[in-house]
Amino acid sequence: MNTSSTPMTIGAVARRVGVAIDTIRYYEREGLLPEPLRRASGYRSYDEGAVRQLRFIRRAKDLGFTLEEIRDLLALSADRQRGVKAVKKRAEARLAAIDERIAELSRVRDGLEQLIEACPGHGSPDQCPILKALTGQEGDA
Amino acid sequence: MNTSSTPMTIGAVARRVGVAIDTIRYYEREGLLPEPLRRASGYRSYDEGAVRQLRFIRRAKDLGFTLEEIRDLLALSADRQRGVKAVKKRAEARLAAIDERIAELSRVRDGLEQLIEACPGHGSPDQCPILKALTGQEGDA
DNA sequence: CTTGACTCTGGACCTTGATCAAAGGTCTAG
DNA sequence: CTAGACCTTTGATCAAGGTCCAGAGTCAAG
Repeated sequence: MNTSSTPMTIGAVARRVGVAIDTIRYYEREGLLPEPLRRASGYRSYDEGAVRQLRFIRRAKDLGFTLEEIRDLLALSADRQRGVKAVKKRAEARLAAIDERIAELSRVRDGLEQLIEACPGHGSPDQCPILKALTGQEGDA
Repeated sequence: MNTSSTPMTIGAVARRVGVAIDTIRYYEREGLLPEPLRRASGYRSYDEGAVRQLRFIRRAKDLGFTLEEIRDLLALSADRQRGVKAVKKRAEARLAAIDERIAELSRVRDGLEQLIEACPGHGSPDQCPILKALTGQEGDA
């Protein structure tokens, strides 16, 4: 583990994380990334920590967290001074939120699976439970 | 066919289905609803079929289909015989996507839970595994 | 030094899925 | 007939999450 922060330009960070330069600046504006150091020229200068944080944001986003939620998640680390207790509580709240999201998705999932299982995959549309369920199955057409 | 379509105004349809009038017109513009008949005055005139189709759209949306996917589904269901098979395939793809998302969320959930369990809830921030993971000190969230 | 790639700021613009507003026409009950 | 609800259109606006551009400065290689 090399913790030495070789400074990088925004473009280098973008390539490493696989995100657009504009997106990095956008995250900075939105408070998801801290303002980086600047070279004398004004160029942003990033280190490994920025890469890690950006990857964290991306992973969280891919999991369906909104940027606002991610900002909140990141704020946990800024809470260092306010104590481990608060951090743990917020993490627990986040866990509950994730559980809720999973439960909701599972409900949809099961409903959809039942429809698929009941569908022969051929024949008349009138026999397709997916279409019937979606159209409200009230008799007639 | 005695589905004697008692003609309805857009407002009546909106109330019955529980969507905004603007949303109905929006769906029409987007090709999700066929252009309805018009009265001499220009008022849109809907029948039960429109109510069913609108409900179809809403349910599909609740299942996580995008409006574009729904437009596609509607086109398929209109294509009688061939539609059933394709509809089932679409539904299966949707199910797979949902399963993937649930799996991802579950992984994160378990990771977060482990962090919470490992956190004493007090003491030095340096001992808090949650903070360590979020700041990317070494871990992975 | 020159060139070409890179970065800066700021602001305009995009997509999705709506939602609202303005200005006016229509419909229905009393 | 008239009020008030309802409908029409066009076009603007919203929120999220970016994406792109112009014009200008910077950097590294040759």
